[in-house]
Amino acid sequence: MGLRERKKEKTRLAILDAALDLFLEQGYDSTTVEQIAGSVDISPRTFFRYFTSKDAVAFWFHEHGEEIMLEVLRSRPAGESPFVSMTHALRAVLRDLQDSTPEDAQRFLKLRRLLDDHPHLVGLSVARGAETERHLATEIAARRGADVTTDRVSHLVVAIAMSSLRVGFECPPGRRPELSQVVQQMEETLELVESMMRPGWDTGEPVPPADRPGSGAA
Amino acid sequence: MGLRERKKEKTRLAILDAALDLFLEQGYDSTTVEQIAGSVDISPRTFFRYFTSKDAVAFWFHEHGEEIMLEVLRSRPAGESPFVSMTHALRAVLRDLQDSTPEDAQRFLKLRRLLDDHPHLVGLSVARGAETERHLATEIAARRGADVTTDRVSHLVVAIAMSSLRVGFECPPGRRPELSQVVQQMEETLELVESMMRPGWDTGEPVPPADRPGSGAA
DNA sequence: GCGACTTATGTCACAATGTGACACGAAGAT
DNA sequence: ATCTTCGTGTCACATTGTGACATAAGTCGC
Repeated sequence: MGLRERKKEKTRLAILDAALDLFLEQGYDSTTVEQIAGSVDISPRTFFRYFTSKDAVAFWFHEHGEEIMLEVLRSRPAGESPFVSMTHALRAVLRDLQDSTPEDAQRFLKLRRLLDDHPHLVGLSVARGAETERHLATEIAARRGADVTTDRVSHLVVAIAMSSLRVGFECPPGRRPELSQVVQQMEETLELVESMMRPGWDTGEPVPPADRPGSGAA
Repeated sequence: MGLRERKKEKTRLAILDAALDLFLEQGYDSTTVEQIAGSVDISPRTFFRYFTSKDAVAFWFHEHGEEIMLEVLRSRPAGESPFVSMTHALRAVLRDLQDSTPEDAQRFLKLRRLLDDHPHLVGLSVARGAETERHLATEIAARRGADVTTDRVSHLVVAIAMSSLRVGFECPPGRRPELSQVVQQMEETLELVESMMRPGWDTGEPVPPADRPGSGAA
């Protein structure tokens, strides 16, 4: 890897760290791009060359996770049921998280605290997740041999899987958990979701009708 | 209702309609607040007094739906299982949609097309939905007699219910469905989700462990 | 090492979103 | 009729985000 790319990566991380610290110190809204840029001695214009927006700082983890999940998804055996494939993808993200360097772990925890303090950002992260969900759904639909534009099961598989990750990510306000605790909580939530689903729910096999409330007897 | 409030409501709807039409005509990004304001003869400043942001135009439906759902949720009998309560809340939104005036129906369909054409807005809607999900989860947790900050089942109940609504909302690109078709599709998706869940999954009863893939045999 | 190229950065200019402050005029109350 | 309330317009302003261009640093072939 050349000097250029190393420098770029260094700058990127410097911006990321500076931004996270400033956000946590003085709040997200009160922190301007100018401040962030100033604290790493770059021009505001350059900030936007590294992050497409101020919000994008909070997406960094999502984008990384999406790459991993898509990669894992494509590597799973063809016959595997979609949700099982998704759980493997999710657990790959969790493993990557656990194996990350102490620096990255710190960044992750800072990001978690930031999202804790600023629900608005959770929303934006989720919004970013919607994009991710479409990519994943496309992949899943392909595996199911279905058309992603019409096959609702594919979308639901992804939506439910991502929900478990998102719910597991949250913590009681004020908590400052260790990385391993967060990972464990995400793992537990995933297991909880797995146990909630009816066997074979994601394979498109006909399932016995459940007793539904408002549907017929309104 | 006084003249003032009637005027206000009229202005609000005028802005909404003008914004939706402009967005659909020339794209969301290419449409400025100045244009919207101009086309209903108000100052841009006044636009922001009716809608907190340009994005907020796309949230109008979400906010309406959230009110309905919270209201229904609070009116459900105490013993009812959380997810069943949520399905009633969701179906109340669907009923309200079907019973809406032709004008509101048009607005809804325009909004749907807008979200179809601009995935970015779907994201923002979902972001707004994250806010909604927290409110609903609080209500659900109260019904379960659980602490919303720790009870993951509450969050999952809401997340899964909202997922079904969101997935049912989507259409193949380019489709221009009737209102009733969209509603029917949402209803079908909800039924699909109901059939996917293991009976009693939302009541916190211990469930038999399912055969999970990566958990023990990694 | 030298020259030609690629590319990251800074500067400048600018559009657009969003907000606070203040003044004016119409709606509403007594 | 008068006083109060409140919606609106105007002005000023901060902030985010982008395009264009110049410059300097990194990269590659010789």
